[in-house]
Amino acid sequence: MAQSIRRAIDLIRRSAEHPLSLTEAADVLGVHKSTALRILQTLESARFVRRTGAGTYVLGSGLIELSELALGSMDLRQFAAAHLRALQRETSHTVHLAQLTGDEIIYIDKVDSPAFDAVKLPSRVGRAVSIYASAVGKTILAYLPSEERDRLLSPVVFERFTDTTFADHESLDAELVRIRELGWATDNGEHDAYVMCVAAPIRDSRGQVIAAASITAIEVIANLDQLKSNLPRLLETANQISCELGYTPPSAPSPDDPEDGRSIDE
Amino acid sequence: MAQSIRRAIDLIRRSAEHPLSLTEAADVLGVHKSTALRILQTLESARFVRRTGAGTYVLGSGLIELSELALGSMDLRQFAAAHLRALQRETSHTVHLAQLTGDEIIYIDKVDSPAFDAVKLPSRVGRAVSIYASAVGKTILAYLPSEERDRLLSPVVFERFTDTTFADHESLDAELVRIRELGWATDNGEHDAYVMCVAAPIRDSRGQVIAAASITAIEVIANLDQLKSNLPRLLETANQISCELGYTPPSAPSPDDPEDGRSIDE
DNA sequence: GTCTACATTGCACATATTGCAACGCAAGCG
DNA sequence: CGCTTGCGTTGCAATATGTGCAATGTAGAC
Repeated sequence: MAQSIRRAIDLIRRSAEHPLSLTEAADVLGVHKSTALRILQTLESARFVRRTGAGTYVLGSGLIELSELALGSMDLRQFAAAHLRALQRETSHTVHLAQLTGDEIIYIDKVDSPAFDAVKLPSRVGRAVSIYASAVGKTILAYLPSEERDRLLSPVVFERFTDTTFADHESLDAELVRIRELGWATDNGEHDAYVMCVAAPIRDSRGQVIAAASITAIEVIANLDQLKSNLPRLLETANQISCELGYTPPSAPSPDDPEDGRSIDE
Repeated sequence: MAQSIRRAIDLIRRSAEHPLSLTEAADVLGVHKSTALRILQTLESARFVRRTGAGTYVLGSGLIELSELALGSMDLRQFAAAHLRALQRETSHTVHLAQLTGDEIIYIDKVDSPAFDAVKLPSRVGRAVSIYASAVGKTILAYLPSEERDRLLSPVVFERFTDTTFADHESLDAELVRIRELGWATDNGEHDAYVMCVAAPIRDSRGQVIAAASITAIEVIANLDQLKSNLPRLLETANQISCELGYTPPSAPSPDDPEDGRSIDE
């Protein structure tokens, strides 16, 4: 389709994985060294890659800047960061923040458990997450205006990843109703049998759900019931983030200070 | 040099800034629409850009993933994140984390003050920072082995950004000695006259300084003396992060541990 | 000193990329 | 309704663009 661009992309990918010498770059592309050189020089001029002192090429700062530009414009991430990290510390589970962007739901932050870094989850910031087979996906879906929801689901071909996947419109719709009633969602190994999640919605100033925060654990660490014990803390965190975005919770029970509806217990 | 790759990069850049229609893309490149289309399709296949429902192109998750891969491999960032956010909350100033990468010093994290978001600082994650006209730059420089320091400074052409810039080897060397004596650095508007910083070094398990954390404010918010009042908290934070990286403080006035005979003068 | 191994430059060739023109498709409007 | 307008898409021929080769430059090993 566009050969040289493909090659450039390939080199970017490789250089992100490990430092790349020119000869190595030429080899992986199957081209002459001079060709690889010119591609790398072009990428370097945009700081997409950077030359190390050793003459190898590694991912450059230009790319990082760009993605920060894209992610950073989502102020949500800034506002949420500290809360998510506190939540991680207190629950000791991995915490995710996902947002609806265009027509997919993307992880925009992830806080790993520093202790259990042996078991890294496959999720990654920037990656899209299943819209119907994840706690965050279902949470956002549940609170979307129905026409939006239909738009997102229309191109979806349901796939039954595991026994618990909601793999058709009917059962998914029922699940979404349940989520709206509870105010939170779970993922009972619906995408990967051994991965459990609970998620809660995050609202913007208009009250619209635009994102979701989740706590994740693999089954050997905690089962779903154990995860649910963190629900009050998760919901509190999600509320705090919503408040920072300008959300005013609907009519606090105590009507004297609507500003500070951060509630329940702390 | 490599025309089509340049064009592709240009489109990536633009799409990061705001959604791009095909016609718009063709216009900014000054090429035919079909050409722009093919470039965008190629980028889309690598998920460097993504088509929105409206048919416009925006930055895709592939790029974000890549940069996260690069940033994430710096475990430092993960370890530091929570501490930096706590520091930000307590001082209410903007907090930066910068790391020596290759031969430049790059911001790898930034915590904005949510309150004063009116005054956004020009710094950005992924962007290189002046090596001699910034608190973090000077901090890292100060503790670098001298041959490394020379290597980094050799290509530098000094530029006097403001009245306070250390714009020659002599005065910079004196400043670095001062920094080593104090254990922290300041930036008294040395790059931008109205931007003040204090910075502290972060050490890895071998005791080597690999990064620096800083607190920043613009002059109208706080002058340098006011910033300095946060020094104890900043130094504490830097130490905490160092500890998470496996650093064992030389602690003890007990002089029996020859392992850490560095610092002071080298 | 010569020898490798590697990066880099200049140039002729041909391939991949380009622009064009025609087409499809939807929206706007008399 | 049917015309127009604006947009994205496809096929194809021309050539500008990117390519490989061979020669040169550079650094380190022996």
